[in-house]
Amino acid sequence: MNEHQNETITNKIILEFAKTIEMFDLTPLEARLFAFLYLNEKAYTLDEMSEALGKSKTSMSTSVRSLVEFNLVTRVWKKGVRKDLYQANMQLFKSFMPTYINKWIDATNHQLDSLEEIENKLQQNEYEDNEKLTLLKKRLNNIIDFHHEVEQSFRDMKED
Amino acid sequence: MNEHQNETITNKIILEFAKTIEMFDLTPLEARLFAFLYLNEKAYTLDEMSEALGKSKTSMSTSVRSLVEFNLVTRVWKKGVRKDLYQANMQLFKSFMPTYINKWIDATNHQLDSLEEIENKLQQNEYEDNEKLTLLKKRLNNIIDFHHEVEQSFRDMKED
DNA sequence: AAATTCGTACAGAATAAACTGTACGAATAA
DNA sequence: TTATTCGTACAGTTTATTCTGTACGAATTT
Repeated sequence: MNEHQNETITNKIILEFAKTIEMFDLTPLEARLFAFLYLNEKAYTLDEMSEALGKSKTSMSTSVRSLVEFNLVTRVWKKGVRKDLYQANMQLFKSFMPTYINKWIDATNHQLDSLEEIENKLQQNEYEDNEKLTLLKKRLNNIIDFHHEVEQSFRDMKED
Repeated sequence: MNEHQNETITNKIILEFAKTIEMFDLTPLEARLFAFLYLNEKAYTLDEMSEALGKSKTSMSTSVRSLVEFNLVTRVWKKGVRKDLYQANMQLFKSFMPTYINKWIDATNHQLDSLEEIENKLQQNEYEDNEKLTLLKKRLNNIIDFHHEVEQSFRDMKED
């Protein structure tokens, strides 16, 4: 396999893999960058990534920072190398799934707070009761239940 | 509770609920529209929705169509009413979660097809073997495994 | 200490997504 | 049959997101 063939196939894989990564709420560039780092395994500088992906250094800086925040990429040191080096975490499932699941759990929790605050207001007999109010309360409770169910689903997913 | 108070609170709930709905990959308007339909329970025409949300009728037409495709909203008939009527499905969890999970399963499956096609090409000794190729094959297998794991996670989620 | 090189903040340009108004075929009403 | 009214296709506008180039403080090298 020559250099050219290798690169062609590698690019195909990157392209496909990146599509999957995007489903975890990463931007297209972040996804492509991670796929690139993952496939090549070794640590890259911002300039090298910029060169390899044909995107600006600024883009690399912001994208790689996101990837570090998501725990998908780690900054590494090599003696003698001045520039920052970044390298993909190689345990894909552990990197992606737990973070994604937690994101859902956190988000639903936060939403629950907001909704329960509204619910409390409704409970404090500030308002004259009538049919509309009763129905509204019921709907709100259903929505809150829904959030609990969603949260629980993702919590269960976490177990396995 | 007077009309004004009711509407204020309803709007707050819609606002919060819509945020959650967006997490299921609906656009902001689709999310807001569903939340509106859900809270009011009854069936609405495009013109009524347009009026209620302050958006164009065209937007309502496309948004509501998406919602129908996602099985979140149903078109209903009422004798004597000429215009199309749409109404939210009221079982939230059943409407949202299975569709979402299936979306993940379908997508990972589709990705698996693409990746396995590439894998097959690599297996057909078209290429002279070398260290790089071996490593690339290994990475590709890891990526494929990752897709299997993700798919399985969502399949498990479906069970409960 | 001066000069170079690093990473990133920030403002603006390019691209993508969301939304609207017009127009038109199909269905209903007159 | 003619006149309205319906839903939506489509083109263009508005808004949001993504990306780039310039600039600058901090760190390293000369």
